[in-house]
Amino acid sequence: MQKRRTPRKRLTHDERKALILDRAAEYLSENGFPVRTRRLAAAAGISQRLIYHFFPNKSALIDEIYDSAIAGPFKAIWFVELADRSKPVAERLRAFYRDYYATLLTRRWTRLLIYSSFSAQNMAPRYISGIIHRLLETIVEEVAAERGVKLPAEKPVVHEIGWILHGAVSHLAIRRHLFRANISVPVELVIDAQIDSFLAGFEPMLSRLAQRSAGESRRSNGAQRRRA
Amino acid sequence: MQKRRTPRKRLTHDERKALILDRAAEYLSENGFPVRTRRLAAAAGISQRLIYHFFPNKSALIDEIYDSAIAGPFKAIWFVELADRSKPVAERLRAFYRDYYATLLTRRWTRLLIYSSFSAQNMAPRYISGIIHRLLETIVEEVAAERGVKLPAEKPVVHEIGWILHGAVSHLAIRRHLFRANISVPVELVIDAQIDSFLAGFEPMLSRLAQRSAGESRRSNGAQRRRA
DNA sequence: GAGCTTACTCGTCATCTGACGAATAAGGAT
DNA sequence: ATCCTTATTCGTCAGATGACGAGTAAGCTC
Repeated sequence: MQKRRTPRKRLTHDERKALILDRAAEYLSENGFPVRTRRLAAAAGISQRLIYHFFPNKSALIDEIYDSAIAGPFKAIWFVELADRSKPVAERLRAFYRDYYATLLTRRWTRLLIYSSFSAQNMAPRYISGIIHRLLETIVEEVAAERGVKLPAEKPVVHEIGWILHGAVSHLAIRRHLFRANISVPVELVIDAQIDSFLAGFEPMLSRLAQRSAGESRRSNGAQRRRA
Repeated sequence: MQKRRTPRKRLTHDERKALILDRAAEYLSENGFPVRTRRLAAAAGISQRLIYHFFPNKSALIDEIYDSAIAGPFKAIWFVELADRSKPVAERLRAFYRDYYATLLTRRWTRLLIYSSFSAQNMAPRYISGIIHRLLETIVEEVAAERGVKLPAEKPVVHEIGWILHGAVSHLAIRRHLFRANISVPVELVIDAQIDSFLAGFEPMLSRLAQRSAGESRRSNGAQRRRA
């Protein structure tokens, strides 16, 4: 016997790399903490050495996981559908957030994004400024357009309005996937309620935030200054 | 020369232990990932060996950090103040969430709680079922009492109502401390707007969720079953 | 079926990590 | 001053970790 190596299917470069990335993303999102190449390899069903055939080092692998697993699954159609004024905005929001929650706010995605926030390659700022801000603007503008109300000129104020709903939905995913909460109320119902609440509170919230549009910009508490 | 040891102030057992816990909590919340006892000791200004004089192993240290830094800072008075019906509930909510955000939703606390969610000793479930659920019930009941409306009998439904506001505020802290977002709108104003939105949407949301009180309990999507 | 590319594994190395035995000295008690 | 408790450090060890040189064979091409 001896010299018995583990038989392994031989895949093409791209197939194997994609497979490693997928298994590694799964492993990373579930286990987290010390990412050990040996365990990662075991989870991917390959030898540890093979990782270094595809990635120069561990950090490069993790970078690729983030790039493919975080920005990837966002659907561009969402922007189109949200801006389709042939339907009432309430209906568009319901359709969007159900899909967003089911498609994007998965266990893997949610955990990876937050996990990355503890590392040097924090993906959240990029994701937020690159995609979410535009999403929030779209949503808030669509509601305002249907109501015939005028929005504050400052983008940060518009974003905060959108965050009220988007933050509530996102936090629902965090509770479920990170805090491991059992959400016993059907999720669609919760999301609908969050949207109802957002829409009903739209004008009151707007007038509260409008008081600032005329006011000054500095009043922040504690450590936050700078930028807009 | 030689045998020159680093001069170090000699503290009492409890003083030193408290100091280590504090520095370690700071280190853990800022750095995260691989918690290395040597770096931790360096951050605390002590030798690595001394950690093992106070804690049997690394995991015991981390457990103590979580216990002291997460459950500790919650103020019991908050329950009393929130239930003080001599003031309008809107005012109570504003006072509470400003204090909650400033006192509890700090950088250290927020990051530690979420960090712990990736480890075996996930603190969030305990914190939520031990404290937050009671908090949510108080808040929702106070609003309902002032409005003279009746709440659904099921606790999970009441919790979801409370989470709409609590989740939005919590997510604000996550954005700030984890995603490193610059919140350029003054935080008090954002919180006020979130409260306005919540209060304005209270009844619509309630009637949306009430439709379930009579309905069935199973309709969940995907992986969630079990418990209530 | 011979040859060749390259996907894949074995074995190994320097370094780091958690843990701890043993020595040292600060500072209170007498 | 002397003693004694114990807070504190030094030095070290076994095991784990990231990285990679060198080899092996799967499966295409001709």
